[in-house]
This record gives sequence, C-alpha cells and structure tokens, in this order.
Amino acid sequence: MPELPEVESIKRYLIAQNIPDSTIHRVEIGWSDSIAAPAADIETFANRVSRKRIATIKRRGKYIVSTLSDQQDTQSHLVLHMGMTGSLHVRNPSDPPVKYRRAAIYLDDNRRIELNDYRRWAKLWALDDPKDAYPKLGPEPWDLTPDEFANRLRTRRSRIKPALLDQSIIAGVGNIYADESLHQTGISPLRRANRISTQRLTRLHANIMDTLNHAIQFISTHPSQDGSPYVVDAYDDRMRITRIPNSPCPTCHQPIKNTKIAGRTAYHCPTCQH
DNA sequence: AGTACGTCCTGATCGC
DNA sequence: TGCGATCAGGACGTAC
Repeated sequence: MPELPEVESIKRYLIAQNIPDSTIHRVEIGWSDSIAAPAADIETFANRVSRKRIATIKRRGKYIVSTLSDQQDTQSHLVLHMGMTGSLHVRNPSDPPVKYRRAAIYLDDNRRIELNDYRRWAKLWALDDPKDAYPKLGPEPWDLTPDEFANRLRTRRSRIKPALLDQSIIAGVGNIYADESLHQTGISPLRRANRISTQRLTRLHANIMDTLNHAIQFISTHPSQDGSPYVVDAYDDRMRITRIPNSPCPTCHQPIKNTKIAGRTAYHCPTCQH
C-alpha cells in the first residue's frame, strides 16, 4: 500500500521516465468516483488538464502533485492520491492496458500514464491550489526538529499508533511504517502518546526518518517488471516485522501479536515494546 | 477540540 | 469442492 516511500518512488519513476515537460493530450477516466471536487465530473476534469504541459512533479505526504502550465504560462495542478492499491505505469502504444485501469493520461509523445487500482480508492484532483486537496495535512517528518516532532505528539491522549497515522500531525506515515518505527524504538503501539517521554519521542522521530529513507532506497532499486516502483507487498522481505500473527520477533524471537487499534491492525512484540 | 469509529471497495483467504 | 463471510486499509464524515 502506497505510503510515503512508495509515493516518493512513484514520483522518482515519473521523473526518470521524463514525464515532466511532456504535454497532456487527453485523459480517460473510467470511474467518476475517482474525481474529487471541484472538477467532480469526468468532462470538467478532462477539460481542466487536457492540452497542459506537465511542468513539475513533486510529492507531498502521500500525494503526487504535478504543476501544469498552459500556453499563457498560467499554472494549475493535478493531484493524485493512490489510495490503498493504486499504482502508476508509463505505457507505450503497443503495451496492453493494465488490469485494473481507472484512468489514463495520454501524452503528446504517444505514451500514456495508466492508473491501476483494483479497489478504486485512488483519487484525482484538478485544482488551482494543490493545498485544496489536503487542507489539513501536517508537516513532513524531515521538516520538523526533534523537539517540534515531540511537541506535536506529547499533548495527544490517543494511543501512539493512531496518532502516527493521523496525517494532520505528521504527513506520510502509514500502517506498515508506523509499526516498523515503533518496534525499532521499543514503544508499544497501545501506549498513550502523552505518556511517552520526550527523549523516546525524539528517538521515534529519528527512527521514522530512518525507516522511511531505507524503504525509499529499497523500492527505488527494486522496480517491478514494467519498471514502475514495486508497491504491492514491497515490504515483505525488508521489514523487521513479518505481518503474520505469532511470527518471531526479529529481536527476541518471541511471537509477534496482532491487535486492532482504532480499527487498524497493529503488529508488535509485547516483550520488546512496552 | 480531540478522539473513536463506520464507510468506501473488491480480491484473497478463511471456515463450515 | 463450494460458497458465503471476513479481512485489508487511507482519508473522510459523523458522533460523542
């Protein structure tokens, strides 16, 4: 599932494929629920992005943000969130469509970018201001000092795990990397955020950045067959925690427990994380 | 305000 | 063997 490292890798893939500086010829959207307001219907969306040049591609949290430019150099933005199962694939005319194609962006050089997403949670926005796609999104972990990071969490009374998943507190951390970072820091996901010392929160901050950076490095160097970033289950062979109940803890070899915390599955070692 | 939980969606997996 | 029930999860809406 695309969390920050997967989305960062998708961005790098698009740049490596020289998508910036190409022009969108037309778009095909297969599912109107993919389009977010204000361009809430397919035709409005298509009109807003067609015949625009893709000037830059960036990432913000788990969002891909592309700046578009028209002939008069007026800027607008195409924003994409991959949901849980979304992936992007740059295809040549002779390539068959991806299996669960929800959208296709046709470029002037005859290539196309296809959005593959079998659960249809991916969303597209055509906006003047990209912030309208994520008005409450918090800062990236790298844009916080250790003290700022700790301050954002230590007033929270919720358990630390859902606090890490709250994108308004920190952007980019999802279920998998939250469990990884908490294990690496020796903090139980069940612990209330305001009961964790500043020193431990500082270590958690460093470990989150470390975990995310290692994941970006791994995904970027392990592409899938068509060259797009390896997203689905990419974590299987590089994560500390195997997401199978009672699998051995990498540190103490005691069984890893899975619990539901605020509706999400959390895996943790009751011995190493307290 | 902060926190918790249901909802969307569908392929894979589980249990009878 | 087969079929229905359950699960997974990011972000948002709703409720307390």
